[in-house]
Amino acid sequence: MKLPKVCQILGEYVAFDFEWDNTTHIMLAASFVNNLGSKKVYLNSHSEIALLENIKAELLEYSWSIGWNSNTSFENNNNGGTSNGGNLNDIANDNFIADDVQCDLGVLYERCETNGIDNIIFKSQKGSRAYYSIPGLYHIDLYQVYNKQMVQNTIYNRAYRTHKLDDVSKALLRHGKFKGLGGKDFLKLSIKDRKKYSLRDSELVMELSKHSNFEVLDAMLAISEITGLDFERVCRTNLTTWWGVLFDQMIQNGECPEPFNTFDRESVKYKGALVLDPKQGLYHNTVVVDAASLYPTVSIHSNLSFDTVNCKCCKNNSRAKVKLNDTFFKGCKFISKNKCWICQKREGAFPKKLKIFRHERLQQKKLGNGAKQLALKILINGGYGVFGHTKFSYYNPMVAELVTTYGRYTLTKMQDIAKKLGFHIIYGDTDSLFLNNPPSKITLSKFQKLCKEKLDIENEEKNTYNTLILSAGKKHYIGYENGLVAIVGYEGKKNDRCEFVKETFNGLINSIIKNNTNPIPALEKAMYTLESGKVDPKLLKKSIRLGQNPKDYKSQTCQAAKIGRAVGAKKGELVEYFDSNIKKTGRSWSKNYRHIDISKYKQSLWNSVSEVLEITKYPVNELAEKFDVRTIKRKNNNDGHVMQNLPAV
DNA sequence: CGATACTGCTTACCT
DNA sequence: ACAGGTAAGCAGTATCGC
Repeated sequence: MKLPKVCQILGEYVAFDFEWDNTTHIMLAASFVNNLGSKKVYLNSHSEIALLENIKAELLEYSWSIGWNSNTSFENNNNGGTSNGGNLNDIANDNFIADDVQCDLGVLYERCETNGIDNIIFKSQKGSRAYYSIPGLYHIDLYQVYNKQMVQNTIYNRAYRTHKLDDVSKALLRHGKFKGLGGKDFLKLSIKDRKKYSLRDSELVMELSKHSNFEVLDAMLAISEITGLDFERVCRTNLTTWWGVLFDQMIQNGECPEPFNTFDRESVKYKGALVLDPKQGLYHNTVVVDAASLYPTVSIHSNLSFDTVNCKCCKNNSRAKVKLNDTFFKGCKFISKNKCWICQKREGAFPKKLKIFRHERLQQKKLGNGAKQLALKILINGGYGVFGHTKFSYYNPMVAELVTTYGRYTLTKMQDIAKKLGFHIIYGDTDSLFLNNPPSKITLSKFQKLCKEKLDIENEEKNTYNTLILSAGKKHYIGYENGLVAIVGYEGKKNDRCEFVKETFNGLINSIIKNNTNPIPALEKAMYTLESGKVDPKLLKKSIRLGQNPKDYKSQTCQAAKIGRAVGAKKGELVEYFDSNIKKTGRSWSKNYRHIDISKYKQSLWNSVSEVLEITKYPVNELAEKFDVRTIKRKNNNDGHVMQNLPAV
């Protein structure tokens, strides 16, 4: 395999990980793994100072080092719930609770200061955030790279749920921390195991940096080349920074003017995509067509940019008016029919860049430069969203809302074209149409041709489902194509549901859609096993990811806040629990498997499977009675759609 | 009084 | 420190029928 470009930059580099005492912050251990395989562990066996000196000496050996959660700490200075910026008086106060998140270099800095020895770390503070660096040397906090939204979505397809080293490693490398232990267990280990534990973390960081032939770091380097930002800086910044400097440069080069519209930065939501009402049912032979990169395309077609929308020069030019039907402005927050126009004299900075990036991406694909094309994809796909982000220096919700509005217009026109050709549209979301029983392959290519001619939109045939179960609710369907079952949106794949429900749901779907067998016996068995209490509690464990620190929740009564508080979990962590009966245990949840409330699990299982059974014509009312569960009312927006092709069961 | 409907908050998902 | 649209679950509260 070709050695990626980023390896030339990094040269010989080291991954490290430190262990420290949670309350005193006394350094306990440090491990170092370099990219050539050399491994070292230092323990605090007789003196912390000796350990600190070893750490410093080791770090100074390399011009590049990488860590996990290693260079940024957040001080959550909450004293009795009121945040006051955490001034020194508070820290001196004995009652002050520093609920802070520490990083490796921060602890190293702090311990060197406390022990009164030379410090090689430089600390800079910005509000509640402290950033640590080693002057003269480069460092990458890999956590910040894997934490990026666009890395998770574009590269890893949401493979990891939390951003902890253990979770990311398990998802990508298929193995996690030493014996699955956490930092709290460290001092309980034998000396030998402490070494292994510490070393494992550095090994994982090193492996993640190399994962998939340096895929992520190489893409970050490519973004650094495209934007001109330092590689190190790209690793710790995001889309708003990248698009920001791209536009800054264009202004400096005289390629575009400065923004002339200003907006309140009060994050008012603007109108987004069009989602069609699904026609609930079971279908055979459905084609899904998909408008290729809709938002970048409409941005280019309609010249949408911060320097073209409501420009100074075309205010009275009737040709500049946005010529869309009134209905497309309905519900819009920032644009209206007679109050917005688009520059006719100049090509906007955003479409200009998008065109260059698109062209460049094609070239790089041909050259086999995976990293560069990935970097360009990230920039192209993330370009529209930044205009709707209040912290973006070129924030312009009019641009964002015009993009979605032209998107809705395009999908609407696509429907018109499809209908005229005799297609039966059963669903569609943002840029896609689900066409049932397409008249023929020829009509399909006619559809594509007309979309190209009338809308200048490329339509791809994304899927051809032999069987499709379409829910009455949006964003839920199950497709079967070439022996593969795609479960989209359903509870059977949602991460906060218990394994048992997910497994039973998936089994039932496979039985119906793939194996053409009667799913009821297996469902009956699942219900019976639940009732008899014979299900492994592990399979009934539910988990939620905390979006906040427990004390920060607006709703202090919500499950996440209550459970999080009870178990001392922090933002970003998973809390696990069982559903329990509030009348018997006083709480609707419990950590104790003996408190499991079976009827809740039965209901949850039923809620997951009942609609699919209904669509495939199983007697749901009868079954609900048999299983002793409530039938649930669902909205029905069938528009009198007549079910066709009854299941072959 | 208890069941039911509605609301707000939250997570997780889709494009 | 890219976006909005959507379903579903929980907890609390208003509302309805008895």
